Amino acid sequence: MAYIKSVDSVFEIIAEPNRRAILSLLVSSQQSVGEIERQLRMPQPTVSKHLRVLREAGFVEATVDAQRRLYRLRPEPLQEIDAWLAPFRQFWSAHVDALEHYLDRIDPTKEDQSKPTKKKTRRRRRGSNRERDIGETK
Amino acid sequence: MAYIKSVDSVFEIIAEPNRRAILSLLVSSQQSVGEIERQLRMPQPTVSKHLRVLREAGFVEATVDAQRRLYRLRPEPLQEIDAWLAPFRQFWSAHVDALEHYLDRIDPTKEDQSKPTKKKTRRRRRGSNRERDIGETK
DNA sequence: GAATTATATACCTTGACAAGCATATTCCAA
DNA sequence: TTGGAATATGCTTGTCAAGGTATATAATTC
Repeated sequence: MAYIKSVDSVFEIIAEPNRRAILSLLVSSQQSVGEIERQLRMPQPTVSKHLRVLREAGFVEATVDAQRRLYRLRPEPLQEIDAWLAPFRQFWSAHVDALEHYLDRIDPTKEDQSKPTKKKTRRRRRGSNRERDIGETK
Repeated sequence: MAYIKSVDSVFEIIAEPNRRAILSLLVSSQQSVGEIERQLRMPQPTVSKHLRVLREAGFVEATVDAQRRLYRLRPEPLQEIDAWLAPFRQFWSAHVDALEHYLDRIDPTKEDQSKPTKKKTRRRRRGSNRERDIGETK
């Protein structure tokens, strides 16, 4: 009775820190709920709930052993994440090379630079070169 | 003035579908807010807000060009995700091999595989061997 | 069968966050 | 300087998910 919505994407699943912890724990070997509970020091209902989410999303599967449930990883959802990452990998290998090329289109003092003699007159498209960096607003 | 909390992990950032869309869009090349807005068909404030989150998390950086902001990817946070995934990759390469070994510890009627002469004899604390699979409750 | 262990689930409360809408800000052009 | 384009931000609201606590279910042992 937990239909109507579940969770759309694998990304929402691994957004939760406790769930990531559980997954990491299961990499080495399968574990019972109690074992997870003890190693991660989290309340049993919390563990069970997260396991349920992980199970319904296909990240883990369980085996019944008496009163125990042995949970283990399933590869597919994680592979899905890996696949999403693929295009970006291409990007960041190219990025090191591209960096120098960017640098001379951008003010080299970057990161914090005092605006360089504020000139105006360019427009985007065509000759533009007046591109300043925006700092993190953190 | 948007400190005190930001977001802890890169995973929470990419949990949001629109943000993933923006990132994917930026893989090919940098884009202005308006371009993103049009291509993804989302309201401008929505785009700006997501860009802000992405920027503060280091996923993107921006360059000012007149009234435009040109956003482009930064590799680090995505690499962080990639790094988290690493241990699991090892797991799923091993998984294909391990599969057959698992199959005879588990009830063979499940899923569909041709069970290889179901043998038993493993345990887990005392005599029990009754390990059943748990179905998705979806 | 009673007590105990292991796990799941129900209910409730609270906090986070995304969207919508309006508005502020900045830069440009005429 | 007025208007318009591009982008950012403030405020409000609804939704959803996570945690806490209690309890249900199931298997085990005595």
